[in-house]
Amino acid sequence: MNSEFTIAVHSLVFLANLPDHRASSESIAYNICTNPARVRKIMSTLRKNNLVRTKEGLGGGYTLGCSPAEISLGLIYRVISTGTLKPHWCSGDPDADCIVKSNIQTVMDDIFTESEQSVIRHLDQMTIEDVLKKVRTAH
Amino acid sequence: MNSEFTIAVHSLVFLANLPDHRASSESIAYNICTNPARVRKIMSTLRKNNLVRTKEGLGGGYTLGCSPAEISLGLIYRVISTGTLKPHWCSGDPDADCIVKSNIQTVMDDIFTESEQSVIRHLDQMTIEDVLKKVRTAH
DNA sequence: TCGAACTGTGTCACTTAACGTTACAGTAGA
DNA sequence: TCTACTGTAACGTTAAGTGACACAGTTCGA
Repeated sequence: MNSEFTIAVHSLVFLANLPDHRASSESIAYNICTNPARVRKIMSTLRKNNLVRTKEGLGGGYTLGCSPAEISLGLIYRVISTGTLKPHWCSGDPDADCIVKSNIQTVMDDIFTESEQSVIRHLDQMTIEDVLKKVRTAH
Repeated sequence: MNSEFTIAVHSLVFLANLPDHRASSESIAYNICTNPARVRKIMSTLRKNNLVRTKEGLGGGYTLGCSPAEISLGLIYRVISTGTLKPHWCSGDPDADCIVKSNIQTVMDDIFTESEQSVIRHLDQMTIEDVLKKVRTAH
């Protein structure tokens, strides 16, 4: 899976944990241990899906688009990571004569898509609020 | 996910499709479109888990360790790919003061482990025989 | 209206993981 | 003892992931 999913979840949990739910890309990046440009790129995608609100200019930054209890990890996955379960490398060759060699790609594609669906169904049961609770109670 | 999973499944389906269920690493690699050394490395792991039998020397090669109906994709995943769902990159820093920054790694680890379990449960419901059937009926 | 503090986005460089290639020791049958 | 295999390690190459930088656009306050 994509590490952008990690960054998206971490960013949202970080915002949820702040009293005013507001932060700049620089402070988020510092908390995540990455660079601001990468955070901005991912937050930009989240904004297009209404998971965060962004404000440019002086005093701008990022705020949560809705309550932490309303943001499921499944939604974040769908927005950020759809298709990343499947490995980049493919076996076989669609133009070959052997049915295994020629058809395996289609079949494996289905398997990866279905597997991804089962991950999403699992992630749908967890929200940013749940993750924040776990972070707060982690030993 | 690991592309070694693809190679393992493809190899087993390829063997299952052969009348005598026997092939060399070279012919398997040709069907998969990769190199024999890579196939041998993965088959070696499968052998240690009794999914295939191997025979060295003249006339040697690989045969199925049991019936295609007995080999679930979940088992293959467990043997070949456990831990590969989690991205290599980690956010946060266990030594930091902020609870989000310091605890997120543990929490995300759990999330990835649980997600992997849900994938395995899904893959457990499918066997090499099922995959072979799909390959044979794919349009 | 100017400057400071932001986001949005593209590009390029660097690092690391994935994959391929080669080599060679070990094994088994003809 | 020769040939055809597997087992495994080492090394080179390619592709993906990540970081760094640059700069245009936006917003607000002085």
